[in-house]
Amino acid sequence: MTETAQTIHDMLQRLELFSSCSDDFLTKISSAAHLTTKPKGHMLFIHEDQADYFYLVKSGWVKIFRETLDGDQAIVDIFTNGHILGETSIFQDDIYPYSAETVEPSELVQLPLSMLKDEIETNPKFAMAMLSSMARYRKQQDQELEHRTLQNAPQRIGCFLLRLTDQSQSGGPVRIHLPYDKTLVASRLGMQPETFSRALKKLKQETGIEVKGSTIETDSLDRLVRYSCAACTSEFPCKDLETESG
Amino acid sequence: MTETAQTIHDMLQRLELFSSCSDDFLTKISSAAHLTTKPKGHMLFIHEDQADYFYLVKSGWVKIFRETLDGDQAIVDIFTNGHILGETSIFQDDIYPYSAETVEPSELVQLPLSMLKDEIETNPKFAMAMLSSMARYRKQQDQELEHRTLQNAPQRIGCFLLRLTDQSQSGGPVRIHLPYDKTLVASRLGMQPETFSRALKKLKQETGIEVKGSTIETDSLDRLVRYSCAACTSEFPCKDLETESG
DNA sequence: CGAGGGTTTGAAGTGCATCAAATAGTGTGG
DNA sequence: CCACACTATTTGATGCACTTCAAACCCTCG
Repeated sequence: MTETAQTIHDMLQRLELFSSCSDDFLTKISSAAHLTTKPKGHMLFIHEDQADYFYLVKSGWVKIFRETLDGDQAIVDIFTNGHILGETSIFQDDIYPYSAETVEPSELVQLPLSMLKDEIETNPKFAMAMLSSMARYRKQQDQELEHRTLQNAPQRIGCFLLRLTDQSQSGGPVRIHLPYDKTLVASRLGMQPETFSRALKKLKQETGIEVKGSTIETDSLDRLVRYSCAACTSEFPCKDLETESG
Repeated sequence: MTETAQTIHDMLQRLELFSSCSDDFLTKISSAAHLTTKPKGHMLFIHEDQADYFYLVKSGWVKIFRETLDGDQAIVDIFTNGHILGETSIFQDDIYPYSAETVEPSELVQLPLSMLKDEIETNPKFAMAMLSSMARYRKQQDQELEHRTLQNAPQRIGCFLLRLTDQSQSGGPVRIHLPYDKTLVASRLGMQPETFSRALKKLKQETGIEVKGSTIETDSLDRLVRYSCAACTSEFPCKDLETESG
């Protein structure tokens, strides 16, 4: 096994999704994989293209989105370390259900869908893991839709910030760093950059957070939680929605 | 096998999701099932309750939703004939991820989740069918989110109407009947009843549809398609998103 | 007929989008 | 290290879409 293949093997092994896979399988798929570095703005694949590969993000950020004929974009999600994308095309006649583009310089692993398909069909435990992962993602998307319906712009930002924190350590001061530029955060939350800017200011007034560039600080998350989670159907530590696959 | 069990068996057999299941399995789960008739407004289960059963709708309509502490509801989806619901709780620690309530008098089949879980674990083909079903539903939800972002109220109504039509027969006059009351359609589309009423009027002006109570008629779908699908990332016959499971 | 829900209409307010312009930040070459 | 170019972000002004509150209307059904 080459050194790169070994690296990929180790990465996959650390993912919960692949925890039920044999070492044999991981070795085989790692050998067929490619690890590449892509600059910001690189298109991984395009909506409705023939799908032969899925991707694992090693570092950086990748947005998945669809667009209308006149160029309007709807951002579906934005992924980083340890997330996989494009794998659902297996169940969609091998057609990518969205486009994917790097939004930061990123390291990506390209993996063949055919082997994934094989593994699902032959390893029931893996199929189950895949189902769990899909169900979790689905719940997350349900919640996204709910947020668009019930929360206003400042609340959506607050909720987004909360999901960036390590929610295990409650109480005490917290520093949050926005992972990509504000324009992108805005579209991720379904609002215009101008709205984002104003909404963040409002959130600052309402909850006493400190905003310096892309760093946000607060003495305690309490006020943020009270303000943001008021219009949500989930209780605060809503972190159990974490997913690996997309 | 009792007569009821036979009826249920036949219903399940007609669902694509169960097409890879043995007759044995269908017989077994049918015998453990209950067919009931519920009036409008009956709660099937509540968000975060312990989940032991999933449901198949035989007739009528069931809404699935979540609500905030102050009673604000977010409708996740509304299901009818041949749709199943509550089955994803298998992958969510046997906790229902939403509440479910009949919105019309409905015939429902209650089925044990334990047997479904068994079947997934022992029948790879069924696991695959389940995955396909989840992927399809997921794509549908993605599109829902997109619609909320890119389409305005009249367009969302137009799109909803189009999905109620038999899109195989293009051209020619069409009659569409709203399946449940307008207030519910409104919340299904994420708008207020008043907005729905006004938006429908606007849609009438823009596309020349005829509205009589809950019946809508038009000489041809062309104008409706042109108007509604303008702000969408999918081409018109977008019916391939049909799902059985929820 | 009268009660009560569903639906429509009107008037007023709010939130977000849009357009335009100013400002802050970042990286470049000199 | 500075000036410039270019992009990201903020701010202001205005408009539109949707919501909210209130009231009328319309059905259906007892």
